[in-house]
Amino acid sequence: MAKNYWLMKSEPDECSIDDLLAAPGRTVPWTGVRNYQARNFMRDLMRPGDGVLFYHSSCAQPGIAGIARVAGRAYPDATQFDRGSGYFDAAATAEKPRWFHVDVQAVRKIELIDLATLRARSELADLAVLRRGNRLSITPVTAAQWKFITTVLARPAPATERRA
DNA sequence: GCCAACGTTGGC
DNA sequence: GCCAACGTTGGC
Repeated sequence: MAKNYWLMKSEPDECSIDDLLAAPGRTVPWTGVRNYQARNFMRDLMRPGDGVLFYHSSCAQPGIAGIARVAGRAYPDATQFDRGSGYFDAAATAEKPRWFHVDVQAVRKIELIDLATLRARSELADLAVLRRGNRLSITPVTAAQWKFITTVLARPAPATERRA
């Protein structure tokens, strides 16, 4: 089966590309998704090795901050069973879990590709994350969009991080 | 803080 | 099953 490509939003306050790179195995479980469309992408369509554009959202500098990959098939999200968690879901049971997620592994950090840069390229006119009012935290990326972003726009991140 | 978009909820 | 109200997202 051909590889699929995705854009996954993360708030850098929660998990930035630096956090992902620093995580054990450069991998984090993508817990806490509580949107059916995003869940279905992870549960039904994501395969190990799928490409991920790691996007920083709800922050001073939104944009694509790194390249990652899907590390494995989806499995039930443990936070749905945890009464102490903000992601607890009383309707979910171990027999019938409602929420699933994959693990995401960092590949490399890149120089931030900001929204103005993305919007300026006609090749990305249909990129889902650029659509007005887009709120979906996981969106599909076409092979052509992936190739353009990773080979034309992506630049290696500077070795040292400048603090704003 | 504003506001557009849109998913979810709940009364009927 | 309709649909208005509400809540959340997220760029600006």
